[in-house]
Amino acid sequence: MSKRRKKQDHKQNKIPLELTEAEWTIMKVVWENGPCAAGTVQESLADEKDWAYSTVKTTMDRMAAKGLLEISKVRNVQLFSATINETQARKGEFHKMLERAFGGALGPMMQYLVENEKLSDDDLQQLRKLVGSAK
Amino acid sequence: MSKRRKKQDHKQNKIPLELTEAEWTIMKVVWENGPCAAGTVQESLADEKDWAYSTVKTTMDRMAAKGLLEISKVRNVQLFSATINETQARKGEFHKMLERAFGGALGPMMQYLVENEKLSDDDLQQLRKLVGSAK
DNA sequence: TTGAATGTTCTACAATTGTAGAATAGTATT
DNA sequence: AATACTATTCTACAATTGTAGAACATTCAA
Repeated sequence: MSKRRKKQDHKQNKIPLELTEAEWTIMKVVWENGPCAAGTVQESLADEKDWAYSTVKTTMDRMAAKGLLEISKVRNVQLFSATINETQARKGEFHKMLERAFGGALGPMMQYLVENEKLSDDDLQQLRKLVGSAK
Repeated sequence: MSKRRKKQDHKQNKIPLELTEAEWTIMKVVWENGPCAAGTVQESLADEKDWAYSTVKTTMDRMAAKGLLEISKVRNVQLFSATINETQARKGEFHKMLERAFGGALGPMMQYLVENEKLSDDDLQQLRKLVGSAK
């Protein structure tokens, strides 16, 4: 029965935890600037990205359609806020990588890390500390 | 002067170290089965992926165009072989993730790892070992 | 009230990715 | 030689992503 849908689906449809490049860029600004307008985001990114206002707006609208952003309207302005936090987004990104490149296994991944990512002494130091303390 | 190009560009043009989902799937088979034909790849993936021969072939042709695969012809059959190894591909995938989700810094990444990826005791064990021994 | 400003909606378009059918060509078999 | 296979080349198409112009609406200051 329930046909017509697509726009308002977010409500309780699973939100994709994988952001595209542009989405990451925008999301970071939204995380920092709480609920904010598309114009604000565009301005914040001004020196970093040479994006037209409509580019930012279109992308944000799409993100809202996916459920990644939520819109609250104040007068004629829409304020966007994130529906997922940075840790969740990181998790999504991390797992996609883990899945694709390491068959989802942490072991091979860690091995790769230590063997191929020339970790600085500091990195190792920190890692030892983290690993040692982690319960 | 040198205009016309596009196909044979690979030669010394940088190969993208980021594979798409389908590319990873195919690449894995190619890494395992040395130089192999598209048909072989399609068959190898048969139970895993319900891909038509042409789907596999098209994707592989595109990969060759990108320089990810190399073609050697034997009679009327093309044998594909990888131009990058798994470690290189992993590196690409890992870095894309690191860049996007952790601003390229290993520190935050490792912290995330230990704090949010419920590592099993074995994982920690292994990690300690790796970290301890790594010169 | 009339414009600037500022925002929102619509529409568009190229590149990439996932998928695959159709037309051909080369090879092997009867 | 005629046919059956097998592989290659072409063409196509929808969805996603990156980008952005154009048209329309709202608001605020002069």
